[in-house]
Amino acid sequence: MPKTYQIGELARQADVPVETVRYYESLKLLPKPGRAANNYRQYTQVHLERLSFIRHCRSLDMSIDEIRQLLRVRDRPEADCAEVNAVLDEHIEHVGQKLSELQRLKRQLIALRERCQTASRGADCGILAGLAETQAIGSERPRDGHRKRSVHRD
Amino acid sequence: MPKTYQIGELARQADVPVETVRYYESLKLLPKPGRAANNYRQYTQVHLERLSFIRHCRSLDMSIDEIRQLLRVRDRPEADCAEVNAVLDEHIEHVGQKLSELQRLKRQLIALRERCQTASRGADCGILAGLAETQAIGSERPRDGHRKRSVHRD
DNA sequence: TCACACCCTGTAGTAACTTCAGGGTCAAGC
DNA sequence: GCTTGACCCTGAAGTTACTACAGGGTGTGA
Repeated sequence: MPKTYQIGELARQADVPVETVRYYESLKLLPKPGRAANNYRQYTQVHLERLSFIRHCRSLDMSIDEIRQLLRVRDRPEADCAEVNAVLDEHIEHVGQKLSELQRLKRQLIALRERCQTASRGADCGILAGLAETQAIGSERPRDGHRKRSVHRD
Repeated sequence: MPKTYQIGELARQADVPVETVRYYESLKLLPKPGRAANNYRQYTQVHLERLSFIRHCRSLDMSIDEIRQLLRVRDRPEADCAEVNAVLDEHIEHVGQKLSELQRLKRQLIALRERCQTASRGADCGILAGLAETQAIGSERPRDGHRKRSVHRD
């Protein structure tokens, strides 16, 4: 008999909260495990590996939908992995975009911060004045590239 | 009589969707405007300036709660603006943290991507193999500093 | 009178979880 | 036998900052 795990042990091994495991099951990322006589979930090594895979992808900030695509390839090993490359390339680009957005943002914030070095009266605060100016300081508005679509539950 | 705006015009001037204006009202970021005989909202220049302030803060990726703090200072101009500085400093640090997290992330993704340059069979794909490894590649897990608390609606 | 653009309220959906309420199960200790 | 505590269960609601939608009213030009 292969070793089985209760949800708590599985969760510890994969370093995930227990609720998240159940959540992934509801999203069908994890297959429904067997149940013991007391209705507790019974997981196997296969579940643990799949869960680790998912968490690793999440730690790389992939969306659930991206992970779904990777799992699909993973589930039929004969298929070629061009799709994997595509997912990853796209994801790398998203991250790159976000990165430059954040860099711009930080420059703006620092410029703003320099307008009030002393704790002066609010009325004279250069920061509040700067924020009130209708023109944004370094300007353009990017706001949220990389939106994703619905995550269906049962 | 000072000029008044309907919600649509206010929204155009501040470059915000109309729904967002109503949403801000529900959060009490914007005071309730007067109403015309037909029950349409009637905004003034004061509303426009406050809305622009809010949008500018949002374009700097501040949270609603952070903006609330800034508005509080803005609403009593006699108060000193040390709080403004604090909010901004903290925000700058959050952004800086997120930035280095993303940089680390991108490095990891690129390293991963190099494991499969050719469209090989999924079974041999270095990327899938890499993602299956329990040890994260560059590792540590940061995941979400900078969490914020509830935004109360009416 | 019609189309059409605008306005209203209230509710639900988005991403990826987390938290909570209200239970059942099981082993150890008294 | 009973309690305590750690574990498990389900289902629903909360988190952030909106966005979208349903189902209506208002105002203006042709």
